[in-house]
Amino acid sequence: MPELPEVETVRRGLEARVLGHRIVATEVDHPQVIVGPPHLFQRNVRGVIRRLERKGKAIAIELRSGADSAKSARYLLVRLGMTGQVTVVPREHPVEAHTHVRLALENGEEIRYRDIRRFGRLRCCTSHELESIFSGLGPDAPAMTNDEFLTALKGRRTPIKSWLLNQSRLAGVGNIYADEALFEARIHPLTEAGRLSRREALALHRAVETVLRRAIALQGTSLRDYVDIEGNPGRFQASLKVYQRTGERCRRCGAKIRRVVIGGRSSHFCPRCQPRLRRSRPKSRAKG
DNA sequence: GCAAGCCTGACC
DNA sequence: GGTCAGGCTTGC
Repeated sequence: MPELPEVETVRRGLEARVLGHRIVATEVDHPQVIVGPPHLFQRNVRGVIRRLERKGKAIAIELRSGADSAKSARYLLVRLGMTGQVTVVPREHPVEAHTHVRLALENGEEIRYRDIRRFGRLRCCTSHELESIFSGLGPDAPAMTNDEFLTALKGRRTPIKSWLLNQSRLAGVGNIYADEALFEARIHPLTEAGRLSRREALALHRAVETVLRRAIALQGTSLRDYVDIEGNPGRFQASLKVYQRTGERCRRCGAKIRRVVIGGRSSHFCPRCQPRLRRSRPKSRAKG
């Protein structure tokens, strides 16, 4: 599943392969993955690739055509959803099934978007629209200070697992890295977000940063579909401690990894390393 | 039938 | 405003 490390790997790959190249033609084979009218998308996704940004799990490709002033730069926003893949291949390369969009470059190569489940979306937008979309996302965890992280948790009554998946306060964490970070910080996934102690919250912030950094270093996690722009899988799956290891032994203590559903998402944790702490509610009197 | 990210709409 | 359920999609 593409989360921040996978998306950052794709962004870096594109930066190395297509930065400065010109998109000369756009072909949409499956309009469902395009936001807005496909003919506008086809008309507007043209020009030289000037920059590749990322926020959370979204990639923004800045395009500039000759007539554009700096003000009217366009952006191709890519969200990979669950099974989205972006690859760069020679145009004559056989087109794999589930390839929905092809962006032809002037050098004879193509940027291809392939997405088996079609949960991902491509969208052409103005800088204004991009700003508005990005402003709905919280900062990436590594871009947050400890104080910002603590403030974002304050008063939140949702389970910490669900809080980590909510992109509006903290962007880029999905199901895999949420479970891995909670294990790393030794926090039970059902703990109420706003009730984490200061120490736990800081441990979690550090754990999120550490897990994401390690995963980026290994080009992400490939369980089923994820590949980078060269078509290569990531290598972080060998480092997973709890995600999809239900019933297997905890690598730290040997207890059996458990799975619970939180907010409709499966959550994997070690019951011994991540005990559910009983916390007294503030201001509530002990009962006799 | 289940898994996933993200959007929408319902509810308090 | 927060929170949650539902729907999209398809390979296993």
